Amino acid sequence: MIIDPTSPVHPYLQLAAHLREQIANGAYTGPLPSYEELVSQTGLSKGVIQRAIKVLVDEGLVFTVQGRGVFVKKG
Amino acid sequence: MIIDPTSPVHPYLQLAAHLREQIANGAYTGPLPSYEELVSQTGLSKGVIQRAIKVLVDEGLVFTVQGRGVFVKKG
DNA sequence: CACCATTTGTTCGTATGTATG
DNA sequence: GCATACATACGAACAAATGGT
Repeated sequence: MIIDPTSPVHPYLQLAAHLREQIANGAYTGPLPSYEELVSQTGLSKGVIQRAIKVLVDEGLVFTVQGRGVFVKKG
Repeated sequence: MIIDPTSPVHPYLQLAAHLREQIANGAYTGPLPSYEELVSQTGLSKGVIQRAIKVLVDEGLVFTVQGRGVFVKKG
């Protein structure tokens, strides 16, 4: 259960935190799960997925490539 | 500064008036600025942007197309 | 080259909860 | 109580880029 609907923390922040942790653990060798996969895994809408990803992009943790996916920045 | 927060006129009506004027001046060859752009330009929330646009729609000045934008009616 | 599936990007439509005057 | 406004979320449609067939 990635998202806790009973938590006072907004879902997009919960997801961002989850992905941040997965990245820190080196869970992603390739691209992150696609928006559609994350929609399925979390039950959230695409807009919220995108919003969570944007948080990580703004943090400089990942970058996105249209038509490819979301990738972890190296370095 | 599109919106004057010190004005007694409601923000959504200020924005509607502003857009009406821009349209009258032929400022928009293509679609109007997107909701997101208007959020940035005005500091208002999306709901208020939408409300201002709805005023113009009800006036028959513009029409909206989901996924495309807001367009000025010709004629 | 054309076509298609996948994936991210953009945009409007609607609903809900909270806060303020 | 009500109207206004803000923030979040979900839904739908359209667009663009990529990669494979």
